[in-house]
Amino acid sequence: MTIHEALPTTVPQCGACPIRHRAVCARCEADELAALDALKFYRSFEAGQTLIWAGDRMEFVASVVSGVATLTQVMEDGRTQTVGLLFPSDFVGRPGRERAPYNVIATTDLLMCCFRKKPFEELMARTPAIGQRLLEMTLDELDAAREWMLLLGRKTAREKIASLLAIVARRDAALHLRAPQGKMVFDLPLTREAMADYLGLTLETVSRQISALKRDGVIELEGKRHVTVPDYNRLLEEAGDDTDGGFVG
Amino acid sequence: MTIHEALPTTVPQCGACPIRHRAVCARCEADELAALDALKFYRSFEAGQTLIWAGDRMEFVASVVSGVATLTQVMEDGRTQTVGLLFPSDFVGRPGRERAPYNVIATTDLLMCCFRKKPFEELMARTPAIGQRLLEMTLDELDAAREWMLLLGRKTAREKIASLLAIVARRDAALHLRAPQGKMVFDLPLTREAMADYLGLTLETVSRQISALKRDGVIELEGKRHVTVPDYNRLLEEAGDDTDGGFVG
DNA sequence: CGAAGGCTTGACAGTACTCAACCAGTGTGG
DNA sequence: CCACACTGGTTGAGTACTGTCAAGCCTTCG
Repeated sequence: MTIHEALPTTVPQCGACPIRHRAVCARCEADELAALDALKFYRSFEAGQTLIWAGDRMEFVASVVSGVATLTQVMEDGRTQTVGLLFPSDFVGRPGRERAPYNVIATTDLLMCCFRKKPFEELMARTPAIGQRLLEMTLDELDAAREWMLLLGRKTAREKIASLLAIVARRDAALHLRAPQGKMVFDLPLTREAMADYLGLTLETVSRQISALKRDGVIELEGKRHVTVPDYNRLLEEAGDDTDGGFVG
Repeated sequence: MTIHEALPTTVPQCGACPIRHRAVCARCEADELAALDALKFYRSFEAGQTLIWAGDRMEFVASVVSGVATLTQVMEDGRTQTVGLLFPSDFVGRPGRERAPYNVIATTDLLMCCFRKKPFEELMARTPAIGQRLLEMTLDELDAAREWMLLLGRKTAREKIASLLAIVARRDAALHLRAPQGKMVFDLPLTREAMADYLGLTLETVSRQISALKRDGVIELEGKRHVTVPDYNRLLEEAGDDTDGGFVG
C-alpha cells in the first residue's frame, strides 16, 4: 500500500477538532481525550487513492476529519457495489477484527485521524465512553445501511439519484450546523461512476437521470459537480421518502 | 397491538437455553445471567403476526428463541423491502431508542425471550458484557446488511434466489451445530412474497427462478417449502459468491 | 497538439415487471 | 358431501425500465 503522507496544514488539538462533537470520541472527558490525543496521528490521502484493500490486515482504525471516502465490495467478475459513504466524523475499522472486509477509497482529498489498532483496543477496554459511542455510531450505520437496502431494492433510478442528492445535501448541511431545508448548494463528492456503484446503476443511467432532474428544475448544475437544489422538499418528494426522512444530521 | 400470548411448553432456565451461546447474553457470567433470568419473560407469536409496527413505542427488547421473523420497511405507495431476517439468537430492539423503525413480522411461529426496555437498559449500564456482546452482534448485522446491499444492487434474480437459499441453509446448519457443506435439507421459513420483499423482486420472478433452479438440478422441492440442496458448493456458485462466503454460522 | 478521464447522449437489447389466467390445498357452510 | 371462497403458488404474454454498446464532447495535462 503506497500512502501519500503529508502533514496537514494544521494539526488540531482534540479540543479544537472540527469533528469533536460527532466522532467516536464525542463522549470522552478531558482525561480520556488526553489519552486519545497521545495516540492519534493524521494521514492525508488524495482523491482516488485506495486507503485499504479488502482482505488487508487492518493496522489502524480512524475517523474521517475532512473529505469523503467509500466502502466498496467487488465481485469476481468486476461488478462493484459501494456499501457505505464515509463523511467527516465517520469511523473506519472494527476493533477485534483482523482483516478489512471492504475496499476503502478516497473520493475526494481526505484527512484521517488514525489510531494503531492495538493501543486503541486497549484504551477502549478501559474507557467505556468510547465503546458506548461506537455502539451508538454502529447502530446509526446499521439504520443507514437498511435505508439504503430500501433504495437498492425498491426505488427507481430517478428516486435513487434524488435520494443520494438529498443525503449529500443533508450531510453537508450538518457539517455547517444547519438544518436541511429550502435552497441548498453543495458539491458532489463522487464521480458519476462512483454514484452508479453506490446506487446499483450504470453510469449512463446516472447521467441520464441527473439530466432529467435538471430538465425538470429539481436541481441546477454548474459544471459537473456543483449542485444547487432550489427546494429541498421537492427533492425529498422525488426521492420517494415519506415526510422528511427524519433528522440524521 | 394484539398479542397472542401463550405459555411455551417449556420455559428453560437461561443455563439450558438453546440460544445461550450465541445470543446477547452469550458473554455473561453466572451472576449476570441470574439478573437476566429474573427479568426475562417469554412471548409466542403465530406465523403472519406483526409483533411491532414501525413508529410504535418500543416497550421491550428481545431475542429470538425459535422461529423466524423479518424487519420490513414500507413506502407510502406500498412498496415493501425487508431489511433483515431474524433467526434464533438474533436480537430485536435498540437500547436508547424510543420508537421502532421497522415492522417486525413473524414468518413462522415464533418464541421470543423478552425484557422490558427500561430494566434491560439499567442492567446493561452495569453489565459491560452485555454492551460488548451487543456491539459485536450489531457489527455482524452491519456486515450482513452490507452483503445484502451487494445482492440488491448487483446480483441477478437467479443469483438472489440462490443467495437466499444459501443463507437459510447456512443458518439452519448453524442451529444444528453443523458446517454448511455437501447435501443439505431444510424448510424455507418464508412465503414467495416474503422472499420477493427481501430480494427486491416480485413474487412472480421469485417463483420463476425457483422453478428454473429446480429444472437445472441446483435444488429439489417437496411441496413448496421443503428444499433439498444436493450440492452446497454448486448453490454458492449460482449465488455468485467468491469462495464460500466466509463462515458466519 | 494529442491523449486520457469524466461525462453525455443515442440506438438497441434484455431482464425483470405487470397483468392475467389458472392450479392446488384448506377451510367453511349450505 | 360438495360447492365455494381464499391463500399461496405457477405460468404465460406483453411491456418497460435499465443495461449494453457506441459515438462524441469537454477539460485537463503532458
